[in-house]
Amino acid sequence: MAKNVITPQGDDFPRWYQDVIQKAELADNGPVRGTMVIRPYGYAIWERMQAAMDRRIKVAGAKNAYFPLFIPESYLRREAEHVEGFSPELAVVTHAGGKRLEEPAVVRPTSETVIGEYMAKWVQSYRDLPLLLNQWANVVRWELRPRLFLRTSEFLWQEGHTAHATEEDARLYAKHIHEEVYARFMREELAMPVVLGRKTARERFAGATNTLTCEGMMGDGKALQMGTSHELGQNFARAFDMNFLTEANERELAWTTSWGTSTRMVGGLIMCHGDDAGLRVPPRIAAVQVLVMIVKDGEGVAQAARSITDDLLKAGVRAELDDRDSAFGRRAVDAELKGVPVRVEVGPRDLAEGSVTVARRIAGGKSSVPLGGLVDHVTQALATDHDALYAEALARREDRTVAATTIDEAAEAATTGWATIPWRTVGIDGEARLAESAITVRCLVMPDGSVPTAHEEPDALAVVARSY
RNA sequence: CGGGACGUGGCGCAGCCUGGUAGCGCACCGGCUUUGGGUGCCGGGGGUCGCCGGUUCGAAUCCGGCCGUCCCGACCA
Repeated sequence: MAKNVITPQGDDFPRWYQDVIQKAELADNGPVRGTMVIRPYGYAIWERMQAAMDRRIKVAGAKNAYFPLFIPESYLRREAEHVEGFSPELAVVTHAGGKRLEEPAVVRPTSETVIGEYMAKWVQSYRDLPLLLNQWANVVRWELRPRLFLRTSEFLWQEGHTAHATEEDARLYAKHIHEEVYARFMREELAMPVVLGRKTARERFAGATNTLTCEGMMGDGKALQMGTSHELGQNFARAFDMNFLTEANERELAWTTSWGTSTRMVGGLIMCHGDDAGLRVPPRIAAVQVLVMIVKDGEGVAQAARSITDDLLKAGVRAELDDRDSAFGRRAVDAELKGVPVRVEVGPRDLAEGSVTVARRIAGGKSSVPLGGLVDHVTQALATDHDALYAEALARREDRTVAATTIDEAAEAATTGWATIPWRTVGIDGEARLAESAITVRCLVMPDGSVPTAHEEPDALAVVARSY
């Protein structure tokens, strides 16, 4: 295994994170503070996330559209809480085409406002509802402390925006996205056992009446918000005059939702599954699931490697042939850093016995596999690896989550992991007190693990942690 | 924006204290050698020492200002 190639997690976790990003060729810092260049290998991971999410979003009934990057500054001001929440981090264009603009254009930090304006035009009748839209876009938020993938000035994301005839319908849709699109994607594709919960008023999205979240635990015990789904009540509908006529010919304001997931998920993936040898990419999201490598050249080895790769590709496995002309050890270390789940090592010795060596990045270890059974073996390995990653992440979360009964106990637990504590023990005051030590209430959950359906659930538990 | 650390070839660093015109490891290029876990040897290319100003015969080195990066917070997907 690779030694001394990257900083061990235990020595310095943030440094480890940056080393992985560099050595696995995921991203680079951009030239302007806080910006990010996503390199091909990192982008390939994002593209697969996008494709999987896009499929699920479409199944949920939303259609893709595209709205402009520039938003009139006045739009942002129409929703008081929204503008208050986003003002500090806006990038504003004041000059263009060589002259001062009459109205400054804000580079979108999120698109509720423009989309609200247009939805208001399109929605006239209850028959136009629900209106379910999604867009894939870049957004800009001038964050104070950027970190590659986790918080960059510009990031890529998906933002869904919907309008409904009733509060109930909007609520159910936000919940559906949260549970059936986001959580299932994270569990089934990213192998991340996210906790689903409801944000406290303090942590809620600016302008929302309710925010649902998916929280993941990273390798250092900190939490990462992987995606959120908001009920916006009638706040934006009111601000943009989005009204419609009901069946009874009465004018009513629509109820809206918005929901988003971003390139931050790539950072979450790294910190959830990575280890001291580098990245470990869950098989279903891996752009390269199997790397076929020539371990030592010889009679017929290259042809065998090529045909093994082709067989895997034909069987629907995302395989790639590594025919680079560098030492085997180096290529093996590269594959480990990049977290390719399975390596098939082909050499004269194995071929003489009609077999190849299969090296597993996730479970670890190597085994000799007869050529005839390779495709089945690999397919099986990939399925097992997904489950193993999920189980490992879940075990860590459970090990590092303490059931606390006092705020001090919870704060103590949050230095190495998470704590759950009855929300009535914490309350708004306790939440503020924890915040002084950089500990936040990540979300509220019910004792049975379900998501609270109201803000004043007397039995709700607060999940508290440090977070990214 | 506060507190701390740091800016020297692509990456990681030494040199700075005690000024004299830049060096090491890795990476890169060429050759031979090796390819079953970062091969070995030989040769080679690449840096206005973050920027601006000051002191000095002379500044990577001393002084001032600015900019940037990283870590810990505040803000946040």
